[in-house]
Amino acid sequence: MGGMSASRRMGTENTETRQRLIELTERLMMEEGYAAVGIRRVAREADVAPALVLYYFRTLDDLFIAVLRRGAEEELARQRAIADDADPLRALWGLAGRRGAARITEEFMALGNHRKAIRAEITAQAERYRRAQLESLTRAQDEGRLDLHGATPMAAVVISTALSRVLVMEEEMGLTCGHEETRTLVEDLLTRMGPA
Amino acid sequence: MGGMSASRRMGTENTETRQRLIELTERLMMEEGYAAVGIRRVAREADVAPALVLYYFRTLDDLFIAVLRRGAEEELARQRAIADDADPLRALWGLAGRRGAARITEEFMALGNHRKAIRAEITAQAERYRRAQLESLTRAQDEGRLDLHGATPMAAVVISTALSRVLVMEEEMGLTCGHEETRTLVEDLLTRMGPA
DNA sequence: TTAACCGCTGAACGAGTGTTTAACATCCGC
DNA sequence: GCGGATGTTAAACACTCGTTCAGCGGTTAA
Repeated sequence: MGGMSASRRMGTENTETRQRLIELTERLMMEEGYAAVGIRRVAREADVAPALVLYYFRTLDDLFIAVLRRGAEEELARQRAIADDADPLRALWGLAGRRGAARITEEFMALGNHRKAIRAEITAQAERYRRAQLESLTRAQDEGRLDLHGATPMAAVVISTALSRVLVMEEEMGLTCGHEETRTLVEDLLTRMGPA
Repeated sequence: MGGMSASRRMGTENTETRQRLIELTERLMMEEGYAAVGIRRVAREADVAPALVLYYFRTLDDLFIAVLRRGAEEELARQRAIADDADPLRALWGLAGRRGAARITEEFMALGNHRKAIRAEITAQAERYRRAQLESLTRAQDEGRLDLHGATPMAAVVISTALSRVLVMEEEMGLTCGHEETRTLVEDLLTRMGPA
């Protein structure tokens, strides 16, 4: 055909198969790491020809980005919801500490470290998260459900998400040294900062 | 020879080449990630036959573990040294926040997530670190160079290393949202806990 | 001088990878 | 019933990878 040379026939957005491939890739990343994900591997797992994966995602990076975007929407909704929680900071701590979330975040960070297209997407999503979390805590503070004792809401966001994530990551590796003392301290802080 | 079947001829410990391969692998992990490391890739980089890498390291995992062990000794020495620092907690914060250290730790964690031989080695080393750090802070506390305001030294170790590491990792990705507020808060805490 | 050892290599095996191209099968609108 | 779009595939290209094995050239010790 006389069109642009960069065009190859591609699948539509909302196919069931396309969705299946995304979910399957996400699972694979969590269970075996991003290095285990490949066109052929995903295709084999989905019981489908390798070419079909490229039919829906043109390139491997596109597949990764699709996985990233899909998770981002759900996650953002969860983070907006904590604004209405009775104890928003504790809710935030809990959100960042889910195994699944921590695991896939770790994989994407490692992946992003040497694939700039993906890195850009990650930072963009992460900044959306952070803004939503900040807004949640700020509102909670205004409404008296949160007393940070002088710390800024932004610092609370960064510290609680970072720390919570590291703890579950370490625990999943079997490294629990010092966690008990840390969790005790955090629990104490959360209580002091929570609603009266 | 009538020996055990599992024996293959192998190189000695303290060769110059062996050392070169280890250093080169470490650099490769930091610059391109663990996924870029492979027998052939390392060999090509060192301008050496692939078989030679296996001559020194029998398997790829052995190579990774050699890299891990080499770095561990240096790192442990550094962590013991902070016991004599005038402001040990700030020194600990600085140690965990070196780009190189954070970067290679991240790669090893991702690697360890689905290679149990390596995971075991990582957790073993990490626990050695933590014990050394704990001892440093405890001594500093006894000698009045540190006032944790009721927090345990162990919690201080876990929190400061985890947080410092996450911050540099994020910054290296280009995600700096909220870091300024966080660093301000940490700086304030470090000052309040430091020597009088 | 001979024998053992040591650092190192070339070639090969079997399997994995991303990507392209042409084509088959099935549906839907006309 | 026909034409075109859509979902899907097999086959091939041109790599990469880990691992094994036999063997080279040089040093060292008997």
